[in-house]
Amino acid sequence: MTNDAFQKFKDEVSDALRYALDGLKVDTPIVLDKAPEGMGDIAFPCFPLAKKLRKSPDAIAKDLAATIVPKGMIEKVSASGGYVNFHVMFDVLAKVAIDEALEKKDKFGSGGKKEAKVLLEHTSVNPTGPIHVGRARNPMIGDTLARILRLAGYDVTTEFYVNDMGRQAVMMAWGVKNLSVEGKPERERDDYRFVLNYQEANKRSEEDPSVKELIDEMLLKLEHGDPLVVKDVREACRKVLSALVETLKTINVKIDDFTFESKFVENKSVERIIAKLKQSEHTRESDGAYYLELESFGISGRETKWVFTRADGTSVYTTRDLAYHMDKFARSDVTINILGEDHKLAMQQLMAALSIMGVARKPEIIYYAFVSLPEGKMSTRKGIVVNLDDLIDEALDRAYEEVKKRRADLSEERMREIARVVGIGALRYNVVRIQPEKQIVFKWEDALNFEGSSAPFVQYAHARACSILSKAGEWSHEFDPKVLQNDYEKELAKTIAAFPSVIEECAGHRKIHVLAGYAQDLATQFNQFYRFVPVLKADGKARDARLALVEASKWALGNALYCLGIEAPSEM
RNA sequence: GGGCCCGUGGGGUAGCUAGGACAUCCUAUUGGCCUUCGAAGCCGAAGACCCGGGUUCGAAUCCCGGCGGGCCCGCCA
Repeated sequence: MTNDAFQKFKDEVSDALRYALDGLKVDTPIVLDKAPEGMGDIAFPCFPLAKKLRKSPDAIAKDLAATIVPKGMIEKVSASGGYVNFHVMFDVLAKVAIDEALEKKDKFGSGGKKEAKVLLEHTSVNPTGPIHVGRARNPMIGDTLARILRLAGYDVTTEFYVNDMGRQAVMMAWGVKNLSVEGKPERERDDYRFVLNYQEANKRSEEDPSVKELIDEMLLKLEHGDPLVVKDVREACRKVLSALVETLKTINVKIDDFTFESKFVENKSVERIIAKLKQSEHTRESDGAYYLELESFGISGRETKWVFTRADGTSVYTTRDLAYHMDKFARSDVTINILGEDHKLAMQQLMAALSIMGVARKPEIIYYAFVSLPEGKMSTRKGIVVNLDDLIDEALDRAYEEVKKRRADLSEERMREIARVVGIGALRYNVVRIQPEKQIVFKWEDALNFEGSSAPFVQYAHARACSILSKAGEWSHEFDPKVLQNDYEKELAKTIAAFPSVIEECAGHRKIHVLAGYAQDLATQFNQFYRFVPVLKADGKARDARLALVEASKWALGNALYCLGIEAPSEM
């Protein structure tokens, strides 16, 4: 089963505590803390027990510490300030973890195979123009989570839901067909070309009621499956979509499947859902439209009703999304959505509708706050945006300047390649390192940070490890962990040993920023080790053991970066 | 009018679900380290839990009330 050495240690500590607590005849959940530096590796706080046992926490800790006999991976048990502190048997931990890393290589960190099939929907931006940085958090979060879940052992499919049904898609298709736009697109690509038609169509429709009528008419035809209209809209969407895929590819995001919203109108599943909802006791009718009264479902505000079918019998966005969710449920065990916080209410309505229909499944949702500009919110329709492509270009340019400063010895081609890996890495890291729900204001200098808490910092540690290994020549993998004796070696080995647990935690809680923090810690540990502990100049057994530690570091760093969607160069 | 999210050193950020030992890390400021494996690095200094109550032996963490910022309340998507 698991070769996760750190987890094994934690399990042994829990077992020992459980046994000791049974002896004291108390039942309490075992919550383990990380011990402060120099106090051991894992701590058990005894404060909650004080009342039950009517003794001071410190006395309880001392009693427990005296009762527990160190064995297995527990080297020492001590009591201090109301905590029982457990020290890990370092030799065993280091040996198991490093062997595991050297053996599993780019699979190091992987957990046991999970049975659950995960369907992860992310990005799903309207295909009416280029991706702007306000929404760029979505693919980065989604892709990173997918990579983490895969390493953890889940079977994951990522999916982009294409909005080819709504007003905005029609608006664009109408603009593409009927307007010739003056002015050059920013880039020679369909997303940049068509967004001009889209913006112009919006403008005309606002100014001229007859244009609005034409678009309304087209929308109605689309909803009723008029083949010509369907073809025009879908074609325009597909073209923009394939341009978006190009952009996503440059930031190492690949999406497995694309599902078109129109599919659920075509295959009548939306119709069936509408029929079913109409039968609910929560349903009301108003001028031919039907809505659910959702006040009793905790929805509040000016309006607590949710219209699910219009007076003309057509569906609305969330109703079609409901059909899509039913489809996703049928294809997966766990469905996860990455969504902007503006979708919260719609999702609440969707969840309520699921309950009303008697569906037990619910999607898991990760909401992210918008990236805004110092001057305000971004908008494709209004053309107030920083496009992701521009951010990428800027990242590449700035990274190139940095590479040129340091590595003038390399060929032009090689410098460009390193600049790409470093620049894209910096972009992704800076988005993914912070909790999705925190709003961020876009600033160039923050988005393109190459020092400190950044991708290049972690990549640099990886490159250093590779550099040592390439100079090492022959060495024996049969190392003796006992020779790893100083604190730099020990702390580094312990951090490496924690990697599988970190992956498990990130996957289980769907928390990707924790991995970014771990990568930063690991790189710091490695850099300290690198500074203070000579590897190539060490002798015999120490050299072998340190080389093993360096190689294990390389895999842990590289795999952490891979999960973050960041490439790990061997030189930079 | 109502709902949800966020508020931690000058700036950014972790910790908050399961309250506990001197609150994490980065940046900017400041003082050091390239004659030993790559200075995109390392070592040191200074600096923070929005405000007010409450619960508790103990609150950044839980509860109530404010204040500030964001998102939302469409027969749009």
